[in-house]
Amino acid sequence: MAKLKVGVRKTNQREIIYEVIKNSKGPLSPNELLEKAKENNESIGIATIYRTIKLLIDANEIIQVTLPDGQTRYELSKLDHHHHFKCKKCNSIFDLDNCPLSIPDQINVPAGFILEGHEITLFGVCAKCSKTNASTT
Amino acid sequence: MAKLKVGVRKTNQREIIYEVIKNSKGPLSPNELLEKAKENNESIGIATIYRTIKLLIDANEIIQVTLPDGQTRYELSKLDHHHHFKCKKCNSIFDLDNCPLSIPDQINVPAGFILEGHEITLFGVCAKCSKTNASTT
DNA sequence: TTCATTGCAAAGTTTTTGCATCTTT
DNA sequence: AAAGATGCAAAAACTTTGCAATGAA
Repeated sequence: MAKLKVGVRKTNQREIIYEVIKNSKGPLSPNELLEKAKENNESIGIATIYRTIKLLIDANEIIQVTLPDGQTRYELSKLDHHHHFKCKKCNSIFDLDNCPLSIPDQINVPAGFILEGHEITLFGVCAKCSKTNASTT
Repeated sequence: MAKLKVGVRKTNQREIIYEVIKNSKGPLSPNELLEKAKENNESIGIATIYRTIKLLIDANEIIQVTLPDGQTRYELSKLDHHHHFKCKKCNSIFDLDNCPLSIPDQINVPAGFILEGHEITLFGVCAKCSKTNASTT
């Protein structure tokens, strides 16, 4: 699993939580993490989820991703630079594997501002939902 | 102030809250709204802030803006399409008045996905902070 | 006067923390 | 055996809701 600081122990719960994040196709909320982690260890508690999230963020293994829906989610930090797509119908989040922004060429920031990074979220309807509801309106 | 539905009353509190949002240079959190609103009416309560936020969102006067820091903020909905800049040092949010993305030309979404909108947050250091801490590290 | 709105306090939610017990090293 | 990690339950932080009093129309 992830590399942790010295003195930090490798536990069953931490392995599970890390694997769940690693195998997910998009960022997960604490509750989603809990549910998926429970599939492997029924007794795992929400406090451990939150504590492990902090630990993994500290170790630079995962990052927090907050989309405009207000939900905080987490994903591996080592993924290539990418952004997210949120489907308005099924609310799923999809990772997109290309970044349309070349920084800083395309973005003008006010004088004196130092640009260091960016985050983009796209909204729309995913393939599955656009197929299903072709003429529902 | 904002146009409200029939039966909805114009009150001092609502006027104040709307003005605070209108006069802000960037989106505000519920607490920031409360503090600024109290400058005009000391007795205003947090419940009124939340209820008025809902009301104004319903009336399409304001929108919710959630940046990657996880904080939910609100701003006028009628502003030109724009994005936000968050200063890592002072944590202030600044509105940027240009949008670097032409949709959908520069963005490729998977086949079958329908792109409807986007949201961008830039991170860095604002002019004031970059001046102040020129050699602090 | 009528009825929407307000402030307060209670109730939900979500996240964090204390502590006794358990697990890793 | 020692020290870190866990689960539970309590606490804290953030939002929502019920209700009696207030204020707009």
